[in-house]
Amino acid sequence: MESLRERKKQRTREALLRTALELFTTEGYERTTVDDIAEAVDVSQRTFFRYFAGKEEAALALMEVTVAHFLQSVRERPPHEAPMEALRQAVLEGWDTLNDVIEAIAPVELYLRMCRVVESTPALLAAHLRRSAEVEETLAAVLAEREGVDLDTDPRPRLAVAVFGGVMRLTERQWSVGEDFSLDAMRALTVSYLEQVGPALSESWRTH
Amino acid sequence: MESLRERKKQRTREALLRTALELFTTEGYERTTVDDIAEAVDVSQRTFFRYFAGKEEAALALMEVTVAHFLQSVRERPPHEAPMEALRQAVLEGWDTLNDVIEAIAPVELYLRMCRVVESTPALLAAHLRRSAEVEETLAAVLAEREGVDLDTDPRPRLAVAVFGGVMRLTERQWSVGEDFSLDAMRALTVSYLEQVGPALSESWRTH
DNA sequence: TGTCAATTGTCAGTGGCTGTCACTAGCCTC
DNA sequence: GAGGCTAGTGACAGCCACTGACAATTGACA
Repeated sequence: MESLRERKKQRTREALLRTALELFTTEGYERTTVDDIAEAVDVSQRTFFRYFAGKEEAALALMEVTVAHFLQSVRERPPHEAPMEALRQAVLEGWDTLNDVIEAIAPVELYLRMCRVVESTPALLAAHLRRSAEVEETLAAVLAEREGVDLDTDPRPRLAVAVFGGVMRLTERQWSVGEDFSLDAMRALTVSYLEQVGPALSESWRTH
Repeated sequence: MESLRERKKQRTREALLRTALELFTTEGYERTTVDDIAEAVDVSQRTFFRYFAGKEEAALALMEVTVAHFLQSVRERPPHEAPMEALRQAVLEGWDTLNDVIEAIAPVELYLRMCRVVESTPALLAAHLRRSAEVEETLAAVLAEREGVDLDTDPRPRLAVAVFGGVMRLTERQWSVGEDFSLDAMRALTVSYLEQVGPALSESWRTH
C-alpha cells in the first residue's frame, strides 16, 4: 500500500505530464513555456524541474514508454530466432500490445499527436534521435548476448542494429507525415519496409 | 576582388570559429560560454550570434563542410554505378580528399578532436544526428533522380539511404571511441563495415 | 567630403535551467 | 497526540543561450 505522500507525488507528476502534452500538442512545443505548464498545474516552475530533467523529457515521456516496451519485447523473444527476425517480431508484437501500455498513461490519440510534434520540432527530433542511438547500443548488447558473440570484437550486433534502426526511424518518419495515424498503418509500413530492405540494396533499381 | 568589408567579415568569422573550436576542444563544449568566445575574439556576444545561429552551429561547422564535400562526391559519381556502390565510392573518395578541404579552414587535428567532442557531448550529438537525418533526405532525392524513380511512391531511395546512413553513423562512432584517429583508420572501418552488412543480416551468427 | 548602407555594440528582455534556503505537510516515535 | 524528522515545495536569485531594437561606427561610393 502506498503512502499518501507517494500518491500525491504520483498525481503531481501525472498532472504535469498530461498538461504538458496537452499544451505541446495544442499550442506547439516551443510556444509552450515551462511556466505555462507549471501555472496550469498550479505548482512552481521549480517543481516541474524536480519531476522532469527538462522540457524535452516531458515531451518524450511517452516515446520512452514505448521504447521500454519494445526493448522488453526483444528480450522476451525465443532464443532460436535469428537476430533480425527477433527484432522484426518484437516490433510487430510491440505495436499490437502498445495500445494498452500507452492508454494507462494518456489517450493513445495524444501519443499519436505527440509523435507528429516530435517529428516536426527540430529540438525534439534531435533529442529523439539521440535517445534512439542509445537504444541501439542497448539493443546491440542484447543481440550480442543472445547470439553469444563479443560486442567488442564482433561488429555484427551493432551493424544489424544500425541497419534495423535506420529502417525503423524511416518508418516512424513516413508514418508521421502520412495521413493515416493508426497503429495499424504503422504496422503495415513496418512490414513493408523491412521486406524491401533486401531489394533496395540490390544492384540496380532500373526496370529496363 | 573582395572589398575591405568582406575581408573583415571573413576574418571575424574565421577568428570566431577558430577560437570557438579551440575552446570547445580544450575546455569542453558546455564549459565554454558564448561570452568566453566573444571576449577572446574581442567582439560583442551579439556579434557572435550574427555569424552563427547558435553555439551548436559553430561547433558543427567543420562537420558541415565534410557533409557538403561528401554530398558533392555523390553527385559526381558516374550514373552507371548502382546506388549503394555510388554511395560507397563517394565516402571512400571523400575521405581521400577531405584533408585538403578541412585544412583550408582549420588543422585536421582540430577536426578530429572536435569529432570526439561531438560524440561525447549529448547536446552536440543530438544536433549532429538531426543534421544527419536531413542529409539522408537530400541523399535520397539525389539517388531517386539518378535512378529515375519517384521519391514519393518508391521507398527504395530512402530505404537505401537509411541503411547506408545507419552504417556510416556506426562507423563514425566506433572511429571516435577507438584509438586511431587518422583518416586512414576511418577509411578502413568504412570498408570493413560496409562489407559486413550483408553477412550481419544473414540468418544466424552462431558458428554451431 | 558628405551621404548611404552595412556592421557592430549596447541594452533590455525572454526562457530554460540550477542552487539555496526557508517552510510546510506527511510520517514516525514515544 | 505532541514532538521531531524528513520529503516535497515555493520563493528567490542567478547563469546562460538567444533575440529585438536602437544607436554608434565604419567602409563604400558619389
